[in-house]
Amino acid sequence: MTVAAALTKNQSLVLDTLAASQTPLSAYAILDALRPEGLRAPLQVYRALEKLQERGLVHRIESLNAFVACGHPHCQETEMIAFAICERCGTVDEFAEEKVVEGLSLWAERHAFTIQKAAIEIRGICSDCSRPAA
Amino acid sequence: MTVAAALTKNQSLVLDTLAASQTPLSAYAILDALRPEGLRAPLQVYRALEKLQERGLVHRIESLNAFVACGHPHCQETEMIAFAICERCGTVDEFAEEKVVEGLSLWAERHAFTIQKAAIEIRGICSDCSRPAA
DNA sequence: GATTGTAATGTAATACTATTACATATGATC
DNA sequence: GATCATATGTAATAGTATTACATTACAATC
Ligand SMILES: [Zn+2]
Ligand SMILES: [Zn+2]
Ligand SMILES: [Zn+2]
Ligand SMILES: [Zn+2]
Repeated sequence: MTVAAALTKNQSLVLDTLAASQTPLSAYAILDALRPEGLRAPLQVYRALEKLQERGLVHRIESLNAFVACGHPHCQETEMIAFAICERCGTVDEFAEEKVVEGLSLWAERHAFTIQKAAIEIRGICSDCSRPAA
Repeated sequence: MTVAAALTKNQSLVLDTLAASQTPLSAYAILDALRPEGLRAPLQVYRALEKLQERGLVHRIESLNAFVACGHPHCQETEMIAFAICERCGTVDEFAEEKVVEGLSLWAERHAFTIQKAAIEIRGICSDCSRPAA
């Protein structure tokens, strides 16, 4: 039984930056946030992001070209995670909905399509933002 | 009762290019294809794409930064269309799966999230490409 | 048919996102 | 300490999208 290797310095920096953010960050936003720590080139960020995604610690939001720290407790239990993105405040909610997974799996089965990964992203207004102003 | 305005020259050029393609095309690929017709700048393509998307004649594939002509007969009947993208041959299948829509709507309802649009994209291997070589 | 308002177009410049290529360093294993 | 794999550093470049401004086309109105 192997133990997961520790995160490297750059990986930790990137993950911490994402975890501290309320909203998704672009690779370049991460880079700018980490310039004080000595990062200088986009590739340093992209490489860290790649490793973090492989471990499931970070997700890419395709419709934003941006990244978020994993915020779902059971993320490893399903391959198909969905994201709800608020257009107003930018927050992202990560969730797994069995019915969605079933629906996509069903279609795939019927059409002999082998799913490798999925991007499921809904955009709209979150509950906080649709509440009448206090 | 208003009649939908006819497509403009650039819009027609872009739509025809997409319709003739077996796979999604990037905006710049479209531009290159249309240089012989006189197009010169990215914006000419992006503007046409924007109008075509408003009409539902073209969809953007978020995970590819590319565009496809609408290939779904009932596309107007639901707001939530899904795409199956083959990693091998690049073809895109557009489909609506009721269970997926229900699942996402259900989550949205429970969390008071107002859905404005959705991007549902599965990546994998299509039936043609997974068949043993003939 | 001149005037006006709107939508579409043309062009240039710039901003944003991501990858390729190559050099160097670090740390474990033998 | 030689070797190998992984992580880093840096520069250059490729790919995607938008801002800003000038011009043209065209229908509606006067
Ligand atoms: Zn997650
Ligand atoms: Zn919100
Ligand atoms: Zn469609
Ligand atoms: Zn295929």
